[in-house]
Amino acid sequence: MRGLAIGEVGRRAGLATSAIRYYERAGLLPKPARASGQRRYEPEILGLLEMIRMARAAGFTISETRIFLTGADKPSARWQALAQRKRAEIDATIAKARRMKAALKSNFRCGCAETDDCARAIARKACG
Amino acid sequence: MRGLAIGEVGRRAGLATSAIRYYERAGLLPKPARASGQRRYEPEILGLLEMIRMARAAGFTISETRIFLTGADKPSARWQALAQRKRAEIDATIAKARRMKAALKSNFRCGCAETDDCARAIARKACG
DNA sequence: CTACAACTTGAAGCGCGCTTCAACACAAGC
DNA sequence: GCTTGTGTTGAAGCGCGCTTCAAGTTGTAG
Repeated sequence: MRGLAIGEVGRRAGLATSAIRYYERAGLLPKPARASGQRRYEPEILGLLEMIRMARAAGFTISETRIFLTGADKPSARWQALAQRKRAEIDATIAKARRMKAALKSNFRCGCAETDDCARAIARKACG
Repeated sequence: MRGLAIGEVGRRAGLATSAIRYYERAGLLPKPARASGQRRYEPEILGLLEMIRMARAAGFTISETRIFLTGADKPSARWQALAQRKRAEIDATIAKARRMKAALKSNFRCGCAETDDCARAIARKACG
């Protein structure tokens, strides 16, 4: 069999075949060669899928990933803008996560007197 | 007018009225008093909505928020478990965000020779 | 009284990133 | 040849957290 079948690619990349087809439709993957109608991939596809995996894990949407892939080796203005925006988003995410931790640690304490005049008393009524 | 109408609550809490009704249906808010069929809220609802906002911002799902609200003042085992799990998730989120930043900073450099044997060359073909 | 804003409901829609389904074709092993 | 596995397609479904819609009721200002 010339080239890898989609199932094999999926196994190696840790992806469902449906996700691979989805990426192809979304324009993240090149149209592969076909043998009797079936996709046949070169092993290089695995590197590309790994890049996609990284971009997705980095919080890129599918269309951002597309921009990212097309421009990664020759950074364009478009690419630079994307990267900068993403850096800012990531910083915001980290800051938010820190705030969450602080809130969780303090049990979301409010300063109100014991129980009944507190929002929590209302919450109990809501959920109870 | 006795009590706050839903629109006023929405304005003060910075929420759409549809979201408030959604929270009520989801069991996060108590069923409010009614005047001629219309919801009338006590000002205390704003404190509760603020707690919900914090929990949501902290990455709690709606049903987690429900657990959180009902148990926040008397931490139960269920609540403790939720808090612990969330702390772990938050740590993972932060770690991932750091990795993203590193990846972005390095432009996702791969080590391959100039261009054509690289996944990026394939990516260009895909998106080109 | 007349407008018009704000409220009510249940049901449906949305965006994202896939997954699942139906219905079929082909491949590989016995 | 037959079975079983793997592939193909387009369309539909899912989960989440709301939002939007339709069609009606109520509140308020002039």
